[in-house]
Amino acid sequence: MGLTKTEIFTEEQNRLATLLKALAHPARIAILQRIMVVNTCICGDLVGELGLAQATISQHLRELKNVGLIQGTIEGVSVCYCIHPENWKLLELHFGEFIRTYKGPAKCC
Amino acid sequence: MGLTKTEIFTEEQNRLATLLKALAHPARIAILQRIMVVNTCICGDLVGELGLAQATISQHLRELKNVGLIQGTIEGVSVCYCIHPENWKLLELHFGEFIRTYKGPAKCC
DNA sequence: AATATTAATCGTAATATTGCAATGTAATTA
DNA sequence: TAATTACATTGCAATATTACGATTAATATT
Repeated sequence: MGLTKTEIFTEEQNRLATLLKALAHPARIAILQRIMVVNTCICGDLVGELGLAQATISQHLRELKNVGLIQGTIEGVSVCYCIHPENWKLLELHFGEFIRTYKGPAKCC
Repeated sequence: MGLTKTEIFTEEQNRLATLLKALAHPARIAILQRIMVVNTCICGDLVGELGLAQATISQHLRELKNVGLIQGTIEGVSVCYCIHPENWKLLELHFGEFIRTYKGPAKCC
């Protein structure tokens, strides 16, 4: 196999898993951190910052864009990427709900 | 290739990515939600709840245990799984720091 | 002791991911 | 118009993931 059985899970579970999967790579974490720090949107300097090839960075950016975590605007020759405000907030909300479902250790284990 | 270049990223980036990867599957989200709700630790009823084979559930549990998000205690024939309190809190903390690095839309894009 | 129950592990098939060189595309500059 | 710049896309090769049947290991029950 190798194919996730998405049909047996809820929309919310699948959506959260998809977003977390997009975050689940150190390069994409690094890319997002850089985008957040360099508030004025960055473009190609990521290739210089991280030690990955241009094609690889481009692929990671596409993945982040596909799930809606970032957005890109064409600025002449270069492309300006930045966080997608609404989706970012939604992720913060839903992940927060998920992780705070845990109310401390129960009487077991 | 197919091999993440972990050596070019920081400890924190790699650790967060590893934890998020463990969460980045609907089955594992569902498993964790169930463990959190059924506060008294559950064991094999996961196989009945989710529509996945026993071997598959067992594999997902191992992944969650490997990254330290859950812990398992042998209770006679069955095994009792529950959230790993400290690591769960650490994830909440570090993810929170990460996602709250974003301070709203800047003047660009 | 024989059998049943619970869960881990192994082996395998199908598919996905990671990374890069090479190439393509579109806007900019010379 | 030709060359350049900035990214995207394509096409691999290497490796990882997902799922499950079959088997194994360990404890419980009869």
